[in-house]
Amino acid sequence: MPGTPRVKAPQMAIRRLSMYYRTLAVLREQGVASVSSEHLSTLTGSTAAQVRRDLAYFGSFGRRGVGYDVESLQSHMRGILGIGEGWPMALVGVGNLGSALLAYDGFPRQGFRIVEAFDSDPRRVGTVIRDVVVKPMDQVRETVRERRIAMALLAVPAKAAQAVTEQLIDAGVRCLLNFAPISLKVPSHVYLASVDLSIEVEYLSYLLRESRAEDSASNDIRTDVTTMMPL
Amino acid sequence: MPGTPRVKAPQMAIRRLSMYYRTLAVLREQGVASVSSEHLSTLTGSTAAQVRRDLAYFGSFGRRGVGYDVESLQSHMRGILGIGEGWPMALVGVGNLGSALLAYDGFPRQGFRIVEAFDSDPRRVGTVIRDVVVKPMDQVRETVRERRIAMALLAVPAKAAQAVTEQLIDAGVRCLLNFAPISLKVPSHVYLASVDLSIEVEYLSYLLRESRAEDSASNDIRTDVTTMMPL
DNA sequence: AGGAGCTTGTGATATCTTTCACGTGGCAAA
DNA sequence: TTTGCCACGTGAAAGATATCACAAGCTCCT
Ligand SMILES: NC(=O)c1ccc[n+]([C@@H]2O[C@H](COP(=O)([O-])OP(=O)(O)OC[C@H]3O[C@@H](n4cnc5c(N)ncnc54)[C@H](O)[C@@H]3O)[C@@H](O)[C@H]2O)c1
Ligand SMILES: NC(=O)c1ccc[n+]([C@@H]2O[C@H](COP(=O)([O-])OP(=O)(O)OC[C@H]3O[C@@H](n4cnc5c(N)ncnc54)[C@H](O)[C@@H]3O)[C@@H](O)[C@H]2O)c1
Repeated sequence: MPGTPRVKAPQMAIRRLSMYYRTLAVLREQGVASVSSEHLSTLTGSTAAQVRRDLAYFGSFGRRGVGYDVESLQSHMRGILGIGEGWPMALVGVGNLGSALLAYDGFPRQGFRIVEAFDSDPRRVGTVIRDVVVKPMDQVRETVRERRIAMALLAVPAKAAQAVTEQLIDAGVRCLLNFAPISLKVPSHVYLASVDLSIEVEYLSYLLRESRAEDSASNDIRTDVTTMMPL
Repeated sequence: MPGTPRVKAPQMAIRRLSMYYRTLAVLREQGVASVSSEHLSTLTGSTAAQVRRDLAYFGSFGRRGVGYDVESLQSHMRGILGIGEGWPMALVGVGNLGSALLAYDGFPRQGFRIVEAFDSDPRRVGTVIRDVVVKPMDQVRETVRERRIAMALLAVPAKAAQAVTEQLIDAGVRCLLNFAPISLKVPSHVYLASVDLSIEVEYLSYLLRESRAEDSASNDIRTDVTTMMPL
């Protein structure tokens, strides 16, 4: 590794790394050998300075006056993000969303595979989707331990989410990706990310609302919208 | 209107409002009439100061020495977020994920309904899911305009996403929630949010990797990480 | 070899966000 | 009414993140 991180990388920087990685994969397919921070930034909707800073958190991967070697940079990103190590994942809750996740080919393409699926509904248990047999919940503990599964996807109803989370953590899971619209409590050695559609939709709704309020600001009594910035 | 915003609310503050809103709904169901910032913060995994500041971006909704009236605060949040106005939404791409989204009862419960669905595959067109008939793509423009649909969910393959986005914007859509793993380009009057599972999973993978690499002192007090990519 | 032209990596700076800490207003009980 | 406690709202401080701007390093051309 060319360099060592001096300071902790911001969360968002790490997330942007994923974008860079994916963009690099596309560039490589297109036969592009070298890319500048400027170029990468336009492709990912970032800025050149941001790209350079983000990468600099992890080392110096480029060559001055030249840019970044696509293949080598992609390989570094892969290493940092842990892509391609074939992390096995477990899925709990094989309903509408869970079934879609099982069928999703984006995971295997990035080197993450759902290798086990669980559901509490006896009618779901035993069904097979994409070579994965749905197992009953009482096999979570044994299966997760045996296969050393560190990552789990949670697609159960919000009411069941906290209890299932605790089962999974007890079984040894270290990372959880939660889809239920609820704020899960996990111990500090467990990493949690959430995909919450309500938040996304309501955020858009807020922006839309606000933009319309501003449009009609001429008629509005509200005069202080644009007023002050601190200092 | 108890107050007017002095400064622009941070994106994350707005997203946290969604959490507060949902928590308030639960409290109300439980018959709780009043809540303090301290209480709300423990329920949402935030801090008391954060809760107060977030709310203060939009006005003063509480009573000193008492706390916030659950019903009234929820109602304010609803207004700010535009919940319950029955925003009609369009869905494009009725595949694995799109079908799950159509069946998702979380949207209607928050006052957002998918009222139209489109797909380019003739075999999908005409099928009915939850009272919604899947229409062909050449009806996007007319339908979206006629029904004044401002918000759309994008569940098509990444390759098709940019083109479909442009069709939707042309038809008058102002807000897009994208599920394809790609960085979409939209004009500045259009709002875009993305749910990108690769980013989530790779972020978790990074954290796991890092925690193992420097298995020594990592005192991360993580509670919850909810997605956000700025446009 | 030297210079022109380019792009990185990074101090310094600006901006944004969170946290602290306390004045203020409010309630209840004596 | 007065006393004591409580919890909000908010300036100010601290902390985190993004942007600027430029020295340093690389390639190519003459
Ligand atoms: N459907 C969507 O598009 C969508 C989108 C975003 C979020 N979500 C969220 O994802 C979760 C699942 O949604 P869905 O639409 O697939 O619901 P669903 O009802 O179709 O599926 C839930 C599945 O979880 C199983 N389950 C219930 N309790 C369980 C338990 N204690 N242990 C194990 N399995 C259990 C059920 O048997 C069912 O198969 C919900 O929290 C929902 O809010 C769904
Ligand atoms: N399946 C999942 O769980 C999942 C999870 C996260 C993200 N995604 C993303 O969501 C998108 C859809 O995934 P999926 O699994 O549902 O795929 P899918 O192939 O099952 O569905 C895609 C649908 O889009 C339609 N389509 C293709 N091109 C179109 C076009 N130009 N216009 C309109 N419709 C078109 C197809 O006919 C198909 O019905 C993909 O970008 C995928 O990466 C999927």
